[in-house]
Amino acid sequence: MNAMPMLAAVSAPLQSRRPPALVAANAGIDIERLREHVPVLRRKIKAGQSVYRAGQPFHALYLVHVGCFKTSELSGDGREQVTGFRMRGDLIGVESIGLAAYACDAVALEDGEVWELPYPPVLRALFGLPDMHARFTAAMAEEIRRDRAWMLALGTLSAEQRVSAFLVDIAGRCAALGFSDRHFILRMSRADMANYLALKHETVSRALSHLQEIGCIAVLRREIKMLDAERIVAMASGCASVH
Amino acid sequence: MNAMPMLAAVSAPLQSRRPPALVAANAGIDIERLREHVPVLRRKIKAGQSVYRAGQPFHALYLVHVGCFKTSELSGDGREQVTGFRMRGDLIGVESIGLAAYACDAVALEDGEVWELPYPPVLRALFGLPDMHARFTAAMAEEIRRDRAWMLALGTLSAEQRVSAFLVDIAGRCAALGFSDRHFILRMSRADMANYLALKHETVSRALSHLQEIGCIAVLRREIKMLDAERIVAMASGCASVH
DNA sequence: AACGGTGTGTAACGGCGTGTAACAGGCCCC
DNA sequence: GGGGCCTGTTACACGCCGTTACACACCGTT
Repeated sequence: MNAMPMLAAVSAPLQSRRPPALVAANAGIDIERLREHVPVLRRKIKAGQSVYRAGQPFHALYLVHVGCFKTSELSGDGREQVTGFRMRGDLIGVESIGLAAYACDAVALEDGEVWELPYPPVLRALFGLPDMHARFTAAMAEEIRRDRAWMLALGTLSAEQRVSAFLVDIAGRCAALGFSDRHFILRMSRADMANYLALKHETVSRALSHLQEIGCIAVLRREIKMLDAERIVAMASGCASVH
Repeated sequence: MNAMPMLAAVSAPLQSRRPPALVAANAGIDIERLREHVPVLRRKIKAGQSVYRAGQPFHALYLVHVGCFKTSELSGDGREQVTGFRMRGDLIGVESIGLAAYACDAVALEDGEVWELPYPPVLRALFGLPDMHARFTAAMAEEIRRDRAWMLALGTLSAEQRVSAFLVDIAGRCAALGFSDRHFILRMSRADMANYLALKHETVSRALSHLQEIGCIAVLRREIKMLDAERIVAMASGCASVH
């Protein structure tokens, strides 16, 4: 009942290839170029600590450099909704632009590092560089499209399909970062996944178990190995010819 | 079993107060000011017709002037997800910025009119005006926050709570437009509402019937009268002391 | 008036996902 | 090593909501 042997190769560090130059994943915002014009503070964040919290004065955007972070929306009465997981190259804080305070929480899932981009100087610098403003706008549009794609998945897919879609999404982002898209480590807990997918953590567990049972994936706690990626993609796309 | 008498007053047209100046609801984008600098085409749309469809070449943003529109995300295999309802002052098309083609559909729910803002000239004009670029960015951030708020509601609320939250949202937007927030007409079908809320139209029917049964609202087809707005807000906020 | 199509309301049934619980394993601290 | 805590897995009963079906109101057309 244990997938240990199948996952033996996964235990090795995933950083087999050198990560690509740090460019915001959402659009072609070249931070290296930006750094020539504005001061960029490197800030280390420990697992569980927050980059910012809802209600704190908004003063900077952050670019994820190392680690994985979750952003979560909070309601007045204690409800929480994870709105996304941010990895290397992702820009966080854009949702709070135009406000006096951050609108959501950003918490580190593991030890990591973000680059702090103080908002007024950075935005002015961005706007001064050719093309940068358009790229920044495009990055925000991409953020909207991400959310909309999530809505489509959440509104139309079943529990198991959502989990499949989530795995496909993570795999794609790992590939974009130069990692393997066939075996990777989920940086978030089952509870965080479940919250993001609008499910309960038991349901996520069951779905992963079932995907393993039918031979699509191999699971060992947070390690995932895609055995039949094609079928997972098919399931995530709604073509549920399951079992 | 019919709410007719309660809704007698609602039959009168809702345009009791003069609508406010047309300013994009999401941020302070002053279109009147913009019109002095760029050509704005007024385009009439009949009920059921689309402003744009996914896949068509992206060439313009649209500002809703009259009517109500729905935007919906489409998947390759026929799934559809309504991502929002757009009313007077709302800007649509921003999600497609940076793409060659529109990423979603925008369909009129009733006869209406949009102002077409050809993308390259308008954006350049926007960026030339002081503060406009920042406001435009803020409008996009607001769009992201709307989506995130929807995620929070969809991920954490039950069917009836979602319907309540939807009514509260619509009421708030009606109020912002100078209409009554106590009685209004839903411009969309039960099916569109249901899709937006990730429910089935029967469930929406049930929820509305129940809300009427417990005295929170009066319903006559698409006409809604808020009888106990406070309780509806409470339900929409998760404090479900229903029945 | 008769007709069909669309949108809506109601009811019964059943299934997916939830709630609850118990248990196993890993990790930290004592 | 032992205890406590957290995470993850599995089992089982329940309930919300989806599914299906049907009836009705409304509208334009014939």
